[in-house]
Amino acid sequence: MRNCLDYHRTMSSLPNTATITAWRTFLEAHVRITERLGAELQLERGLPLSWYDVLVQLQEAPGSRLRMTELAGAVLLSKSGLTRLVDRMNADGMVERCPDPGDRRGTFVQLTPAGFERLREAAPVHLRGVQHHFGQHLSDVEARALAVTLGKVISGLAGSHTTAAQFVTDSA
Amino acid sequence: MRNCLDYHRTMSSLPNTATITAWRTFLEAHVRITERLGAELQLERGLPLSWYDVLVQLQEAPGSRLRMTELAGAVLLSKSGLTRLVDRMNADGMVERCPDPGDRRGTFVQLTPAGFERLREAAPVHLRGVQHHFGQHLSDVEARALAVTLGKVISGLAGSHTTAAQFVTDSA
DNA sequence: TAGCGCTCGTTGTGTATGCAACTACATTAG
DNA sequence: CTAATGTAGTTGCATACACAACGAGCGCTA
Repeated sequence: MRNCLDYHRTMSSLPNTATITAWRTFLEAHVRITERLGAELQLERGLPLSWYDVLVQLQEAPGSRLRMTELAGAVLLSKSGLTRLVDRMNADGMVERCPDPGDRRGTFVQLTPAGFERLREAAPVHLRGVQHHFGQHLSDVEARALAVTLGKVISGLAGSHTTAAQFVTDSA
Repeated sequence: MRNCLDYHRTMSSLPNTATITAWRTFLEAHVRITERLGAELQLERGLPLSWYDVLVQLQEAPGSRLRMTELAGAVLLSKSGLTRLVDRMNADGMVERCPDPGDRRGTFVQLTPAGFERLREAAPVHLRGVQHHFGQHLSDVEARALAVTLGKVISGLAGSHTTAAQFVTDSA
């Protein structure tokens, strides 16, 4: 099942110039956009991007609440990272920790009214930034294509812990 | 000069669904790929991605050396961040600090033979990862298109410190 | 129902990073 | 030439994050 693709894999095992350029541009774009969006949100609404991300994920969730692990996955953070982030946001009244009656190990993170209000104020600023700094440069078709392409990238990474080295060994 | 575009700007001030999806996918793809590439490089060559980045930038520079500020810009790090990174890499023998005879404030960071050798060992692993996890999913045309698109995004951000809020105010 | 392995979330610890203040040097204005 | 202003790099400090170890609770197995 693997060998049928060996030829193609061997031929494509190293990136060409276009790929490397795309990769470097991707990295720079990520840094530039996130630092800009983060700075704008911090300056205009006093809200870190990581907090905003938590608020959005909670607001979208049924009941405006998520388990710690789910939330950590949604905001792309480690468990311990999320524990501390929720600590801070809780101290600021944006979220609350509620025990899960169905699983006494678990904790729900619940969006508070204050958190919802904060999100309502911040969302226009952030969305405008996303459009101005990112969406502005993409046609609708391009945006969809980008999502599809990067979605494939993500799927290719999901689950499998196969390393590139293993991949090469497999092909050899 | 600004008003001629107001109508268009007003119409495009908030991102549509495709843009938001693309943005979220972009963020997730960045996290997933970099964590994978970093893990592979660390596991197989004991080299952090940030070190690799420094080695590449130096190797590409004339004389295999760059000034601190230039290098900081190239690897997308703050001045202080680079100071510490170079400290560590210097302690490990990958790079050396050399005073700039032409400007006694300045310091060149010079790639050492050991650093070059380390890069030579690591590059195949990293490039294979870039291809396997990223390039694999892009045709040549897509890769070029992605670079162009994200290049526009970067250009749109460069220099100008105009915030989205100012942008909206301008348009109103 | 007792035991074992797994999962959930937190905590201790180490590390990488940015910002602001600083020193040393360079450059420009007068 | 001197004073003022600007720039290069480092340092102190605060912060945000990951990893590993942990305690508590779940659920399967016998």
